[in-house]
Amino acid sequence: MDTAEEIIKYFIRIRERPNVLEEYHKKLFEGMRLAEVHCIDKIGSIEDANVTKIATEMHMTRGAISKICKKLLCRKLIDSYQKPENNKEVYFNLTEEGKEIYFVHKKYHDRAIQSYLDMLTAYTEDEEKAILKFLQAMNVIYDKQSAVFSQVKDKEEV
Amino acid sequence: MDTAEEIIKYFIRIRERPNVLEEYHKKLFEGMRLAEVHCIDKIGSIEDANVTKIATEMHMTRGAISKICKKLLCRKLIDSYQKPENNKEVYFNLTEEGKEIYFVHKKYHDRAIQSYLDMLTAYTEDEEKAILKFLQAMNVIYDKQSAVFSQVKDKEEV
DNA sequence: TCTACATTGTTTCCTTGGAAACAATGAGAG
DNA sequence: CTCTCATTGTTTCCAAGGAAACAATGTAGA
Repeated sequence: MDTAEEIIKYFIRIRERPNVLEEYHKKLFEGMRLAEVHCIDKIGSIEDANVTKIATEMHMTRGAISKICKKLLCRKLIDSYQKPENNKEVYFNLTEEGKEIYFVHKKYHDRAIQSYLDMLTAYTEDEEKAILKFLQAMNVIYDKQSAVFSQVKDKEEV
Repeated sequence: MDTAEEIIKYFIRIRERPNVLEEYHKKLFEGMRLAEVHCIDKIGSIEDANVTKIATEMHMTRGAISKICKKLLCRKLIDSYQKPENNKEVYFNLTEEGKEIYFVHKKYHDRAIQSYLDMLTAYTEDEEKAILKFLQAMNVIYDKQSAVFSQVKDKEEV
């Protein structure tokens, strides 16, 4: 197996790895579902977060996010508010309790990012450039595949 | 943002991308769920595939795979068989109809792999080595996180 | 050999999340 | 201004899959 083939092999392995890790600790820590913590994270970081924006960022449907936010509201982890000039859109804020979870999550997240950065110090600038170029290229390929998929879907809907 | 940080950004983006693509065409083509096609692929490629082996490879529970195989058996896409020396384990084979799906899937899969390989021809051998080293290192980090997660889980079960 | 334990596959119960229909509101064209 | 269409958020319905209990079988140690 040459280097290119091995790259593909490891790349696919990474894609296939379940999400179980990285953030899952917090599910255990606070008895919350991964998606709920993730949602809190988005509400904490997006300006005037609403259902639609969160759904887009989390690659989930508005329906799913709507349900999660409802749950978070019940548990008083978030608050909702509206703007005087718009009666349709509903925005979310973290409550004090929500912020606690936000920061615990952030701590773990930052720690994970740092471990990646530490690992990357072993590479030269040229190597880093190559890695980055590769990752960007893979994203472009996925975008293209996504576009093809959308076309197929559109045809079906006709 | 320096190169290392950008690498992490794109890496996370790739991890977060939904699976929607790459194989999803076939769901449309043959009216089958992604996991079902994936399962057929494993049965076609694993020697004496059984529920446990498939579950491990697909990062799913035995229960889930058991149900999928039951469905595939009903639809006559796979056959089951046993060995004389073991009354417990049940193995699966593809039927002729199952093999058709297997090869259609394989065609798309190989085409995707080829597009990755084509993209990689633009890199020097040294660059490829760096990319590979990075992907392997990321896998190691994930393994470590996995191990930590298992420990936490074990503690809970006590 | 017999007994405890491990492993396999299955089933039941439950939660998550998608699809899609819906109501409410906003925006834009005439 | 009004009508149409787009957008937002919600809800209902349903399927997929995990957790866990279970039965059946295999295995290893006394």
